[in-house]
Amino acid sequence: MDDDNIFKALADPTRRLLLDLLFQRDGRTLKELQAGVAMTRFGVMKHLKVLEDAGLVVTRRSGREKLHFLNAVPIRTIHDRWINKYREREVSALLALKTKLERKD
Amino acid sequence: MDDDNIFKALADPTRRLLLDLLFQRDGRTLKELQAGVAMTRFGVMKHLKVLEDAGLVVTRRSGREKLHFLNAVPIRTIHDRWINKYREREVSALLALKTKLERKD
DNA sequence: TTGACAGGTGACCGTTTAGTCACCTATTAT
DNA sequence: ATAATAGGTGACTAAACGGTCACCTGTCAA
Repeated sequence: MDDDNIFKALADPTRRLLLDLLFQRDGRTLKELQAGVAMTRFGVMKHLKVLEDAGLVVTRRSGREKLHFLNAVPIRTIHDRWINKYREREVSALLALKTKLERKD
Repeated sequence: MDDDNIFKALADPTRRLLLDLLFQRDGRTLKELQAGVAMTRFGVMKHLKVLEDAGLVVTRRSGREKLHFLNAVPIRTIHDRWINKYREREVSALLALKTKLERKD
């Protein structure tokens, strides 16, 4: 399955935090991101690589800096192909319950 | 973070397959689920435990059988608290692009 | 041009995780 | 009663993962 990298990338709390930081403000450098994460540069770098491989983060070099940008498209992908399916089921379950309750009148 | 178990549970392809099987038809036994998964009973049991701990699967004993049911509520939780946030950003990014393009006329 | 700065690589290590197995309990059917 | 059936536990192994470190490259400013 192709979504696997995305799910795996989202499975770590530090990586979700990094996404949140980029959500607040895009285009940050590694150093900047490290400041908000309580971990060495190397750890953050590894996490960013995982996020980049999953397509959740996209980068651009600018001189000696590397700028990181959030890409929400993969999240949309798993939403559409996966999450939404289960949400719809839940909605229909609620509707069934509603109908059932209404029949009791 | 409380969503952590849910994200971790969703990170494994076998577990997502098990959820899909339960999505197709609820209330299956361990034996039944095992048949669709190419793994020993024990492996499947472990995965089901992870899913159960995350609240994604709910069970009921019936004699010597244990029936497994899908619970989509946690998926809705991460959708509402997490996925949707990023989707909305994507929408606004598209709107910004649209506006930018329209200004060029 | 030299020193400080931002980032990158490979090896390393402890922990977690996926998966299997020998063995056990509880329920059902004969 | 007893044999087959469904499920459960604890120990174990190999692989993956999170995190750090020594060391290296490229860029910018004094």
